Amino acid sequence: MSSGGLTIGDAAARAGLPVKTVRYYDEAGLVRPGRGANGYRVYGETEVHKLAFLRRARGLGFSIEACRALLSLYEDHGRASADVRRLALDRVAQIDDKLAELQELRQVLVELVDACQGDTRPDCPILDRLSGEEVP
Amino acid sequence: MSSGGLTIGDAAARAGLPVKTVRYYDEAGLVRPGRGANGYRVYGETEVHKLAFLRRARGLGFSIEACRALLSLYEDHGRASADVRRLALDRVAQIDDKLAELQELRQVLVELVDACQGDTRPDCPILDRLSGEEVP
DNA sequence: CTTGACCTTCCCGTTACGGGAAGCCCCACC
DNA sequence: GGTGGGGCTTCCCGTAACGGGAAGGTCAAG
Repeated sequence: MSSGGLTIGDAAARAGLPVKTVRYYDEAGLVRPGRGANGYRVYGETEVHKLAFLRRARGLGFSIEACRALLSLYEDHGRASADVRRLALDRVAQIDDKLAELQELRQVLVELVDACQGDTRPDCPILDRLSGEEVP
Repeated sequence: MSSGGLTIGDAAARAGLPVKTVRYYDEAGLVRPGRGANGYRVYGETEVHKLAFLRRARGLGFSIEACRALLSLYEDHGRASADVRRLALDRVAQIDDKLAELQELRQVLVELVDACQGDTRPDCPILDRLSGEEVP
């Protein structure tokens, strides 16, 4: 009777992750498989679920450390949903910071692009700006 | 009479960059200073201008490779402004991709956060989603 | 018995630097 | 003439989250 143990390749396939990533998560202590007599990693259903959980969390941009926290809340059936919510809100705040930064950069770049003729002549407000000329 | 050569510390200060960064730009072949008899890097006005140029270009999020291209256009007085403009447009496109990605993630996260009570109870739509439950 | 597809560990590369060690160099001060 | 404290040099490690690839063990099929 098979114990349901999967090799890393099968586990990775079921979780939808590259084998390298699964190995990395092991090394990082996120999902620790057992080991067979031959030294192979052995993944059970629980581990496969955790791997898939990690795939989705990473897909939302949570860092490995945030994933570690999420995973431990996932396994803690006595958790407070507030703790999970806080992690998600932190991630939203991170995203908002990045969005603001990128929007600002985009604004500046678009203005420069619009000011540039973009023809065969060398005159270029973009380079002028990068070389520090005042553009009042 | 001083030849106007600056040590890396002074050049970095004038360009508004950390010394480590200036050294990195040397190693990367972006701004190559001369060398004094004692082996010290020697920066002239031209090099300092290039360093400041790089600071501004990096500030707009151009990669080192894009900076290399910008710098070579900056020095090529026979350039076509269209080439500069194209680099800037590429950067805008990059930013737009990132913005779209982040806005999508933000959307999903906010929906999950809104659906979560965030109290002391363990029930959490966020974890449900991460663990793969259907949420129709 | 031998493929060939797995698996293992280990090491390097990615981006754009920052931190820190070990060892010269130089200027000021006593 | 020392000596101290900067500043300079190179070199190596660490960052985040893996990917690529080498060298070698294992296993089921033919």
